[in-house]
Amino acid sequence: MAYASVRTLSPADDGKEVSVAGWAEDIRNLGGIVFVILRQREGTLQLAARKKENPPIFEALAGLVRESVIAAKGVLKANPQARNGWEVFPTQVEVLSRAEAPLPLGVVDKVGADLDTRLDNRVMDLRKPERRAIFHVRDLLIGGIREYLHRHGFVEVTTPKLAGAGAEGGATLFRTDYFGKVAFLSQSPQLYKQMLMATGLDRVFELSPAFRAEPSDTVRHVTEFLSFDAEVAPIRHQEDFLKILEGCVANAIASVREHGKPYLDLLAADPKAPSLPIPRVPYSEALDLLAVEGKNLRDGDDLDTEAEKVLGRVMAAKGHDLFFLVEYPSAIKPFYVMVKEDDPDVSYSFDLEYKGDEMASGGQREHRYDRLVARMKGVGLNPEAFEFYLRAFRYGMPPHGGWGLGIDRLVQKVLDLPNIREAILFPRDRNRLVP
RNA sequence: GCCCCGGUGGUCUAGUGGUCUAUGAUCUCGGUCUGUCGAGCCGAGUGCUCGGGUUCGAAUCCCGACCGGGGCGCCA
Repeated sequence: MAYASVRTLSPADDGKEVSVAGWAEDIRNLGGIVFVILRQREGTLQLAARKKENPPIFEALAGLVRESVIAAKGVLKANPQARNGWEVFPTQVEVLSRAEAPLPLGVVDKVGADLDTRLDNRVMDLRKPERRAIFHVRDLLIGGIREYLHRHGFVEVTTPKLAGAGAEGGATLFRTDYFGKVAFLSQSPQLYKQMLMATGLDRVFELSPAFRAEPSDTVRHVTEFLSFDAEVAPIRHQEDFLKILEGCVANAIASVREHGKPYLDLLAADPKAPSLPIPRVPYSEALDLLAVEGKNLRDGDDLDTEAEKVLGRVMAAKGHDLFFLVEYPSAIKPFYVMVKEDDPDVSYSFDLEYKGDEMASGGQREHRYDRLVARMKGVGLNPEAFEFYLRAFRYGMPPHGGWGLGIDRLVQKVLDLPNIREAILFPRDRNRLVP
């Protein structure tokens, strides 16, 4: 007999013989009767045994160690006193995997635990439904992104995560040995997805890990994160794909709102659906908005954390959790960005801000070979080291653009999680490499 | 990497020089209890991050290391 899920059983199954398996979450021995709360993926159910009616089963249940995995076969009885309105009186109980005691981290203990302790014991931590709910929401967000892009003619691709050269400079790369040569862990699929724009595979997206050896130590940085990158060609201007990005994010949040109700309830979260179009705020206008709030930045400066938060509050007050910051200064953007024809200090680039945090950044790329090489030299990069990349621009490269978006941050912000690590199963940071 | 704060049983916490044979909870074990669902009641068990130093005496003060929390920088 296959093991039944708590979801498929009901009081209507009264009198039926069932087989169930799960974790023994709690054992309540009242002397003459014992109750065991059995936890499964989709919920909990109750096993019960009376000492007078079945002494061996009573002893078997009463003697269980919490969090052991057990299987029980018995008769389902409808009972309004029991959770779900029914319970199982076993005739057979088998311990499939005995848990050690004490637990390194209680699943239903009445005391909390620090995030660090929880991550050290992530398996135990993830036994809590509210922790797993985060990853169901994450799954829904990613599903919403995939679904939207497929509907708009995109192809999902994967590009190398081991590379012989860095993508953009600036961010630090993890170095590794590659049969005696130096190799790097990919910090971004940027160069590869751009190269694809010269192939006809020119509406692509990728969901893959990115690695940054930056010694960042904050609630929104990790060294390995899931990057959602997309690139589109041919385009006339940035607006051609900003529409796609906002549609994508809206669809992802809609997907969570539509299919993730139980998870959102468990997490006491209720993410707002953005109203489209998401506002485009030019950098210069952002400086003005900040000045009104008493936060003065010099023209050309990148927004610091405080400015980002203040701007986030200003826009939230206008009803916008999400907004695009467009027309960034060229100087604080990577070499591959396209600069404005009539004002080279300003670039065709953007950041997507969500609740005071940078969610995505992107822009139109420089597709003209000579200008691209000139910009590379301008930021101190050696074009010869990027020959594999530049070659794609010499034989017909359409105008293109795209973005990179941090999935972990998206999950964090959608659910208002205090730390990005909550949104990652086994996060990697400056100090954590295990588990 | 920088600034501030911290590290006490498996877990979470009280304790700022002697009154600490270290508080409480949770947990574990034993007992009790025939409807629990944060089960109750009784009893027991488990601990001052590591290394140096100050002092008659250190969980408590000082130095270092490691680790953690918050913030900044950097970015997704």
